[in-house]
Amino acid sequence: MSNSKLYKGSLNTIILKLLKENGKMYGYEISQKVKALTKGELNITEGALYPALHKLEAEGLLDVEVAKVDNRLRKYYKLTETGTKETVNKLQELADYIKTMQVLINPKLA
Amino acid sequence: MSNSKLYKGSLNTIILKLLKENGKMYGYEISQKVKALTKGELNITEGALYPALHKLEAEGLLDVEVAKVDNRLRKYYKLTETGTKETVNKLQELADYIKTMQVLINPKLA
DNA sequence: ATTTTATGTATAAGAAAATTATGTATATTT
DNA sequence: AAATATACATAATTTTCTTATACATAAAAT
Repeated sequence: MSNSKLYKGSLNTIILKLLKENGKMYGYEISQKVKALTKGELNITEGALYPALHKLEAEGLLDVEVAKVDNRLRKYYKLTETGTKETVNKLQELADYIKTMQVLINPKLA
Repeated sequence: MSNSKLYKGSLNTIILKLLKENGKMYGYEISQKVKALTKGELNITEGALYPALHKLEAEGLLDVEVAKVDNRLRKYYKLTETGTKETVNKLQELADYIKTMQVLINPKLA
């Protein structure tokens, strides 16, 4: 991830949400999708992305499936059952975070 | 800070915004204000708060003024001119971040 | 009276999550 | 032939936080 320090902590949520939307994706595809959706504003770096995917897999939230396309390796990730549940939690947390920040930034809403 | 990993990176923005609203505040006051505004949801820990204040001061964004009230020490912080400008930037960054996340989480908005 | 809670600041050790810099390899475009 | 795109990976470092500890005074509770 790059650009803003504010993105810290939200990478896992982004990954899980994209996998929920799209069924299965591989790492490079995720980074390109994020770049496209944000019109280039948000670039996930490999140094952040791949360790994050490995950790989510180790935690049992993702399943991996290796494929060879055009003689190049791809690792497709998809949500496990646990991962699907955790995605719901993470999205709720993000919604709560945004609400909280809006209260702090715009006290009239408090 | 405590509660959610998502808050990482937003502490400085919170501090600057509160100082912009309230003119001058001391550390303990900031932590209590945040707790009140968020109805106890967000507790800024001293281990995060004081180093952050020191760093903002070192960067020239805050001025400090020591006072003694009821025989206890207080350090009042207020925005410098540079700090005021940086506050505007940080708030814009936060607004952009929220917009970006909403696009990623709700792709229909893209 | 004494203990606990609240007020007030500070720092050190460690963990988490990113950036930056490399490294490897193949395919496509210029 | 060289540069760019595709595709994954990891190590070193930095940033930012949590947890734990430390000191000190005031107010509230037992």
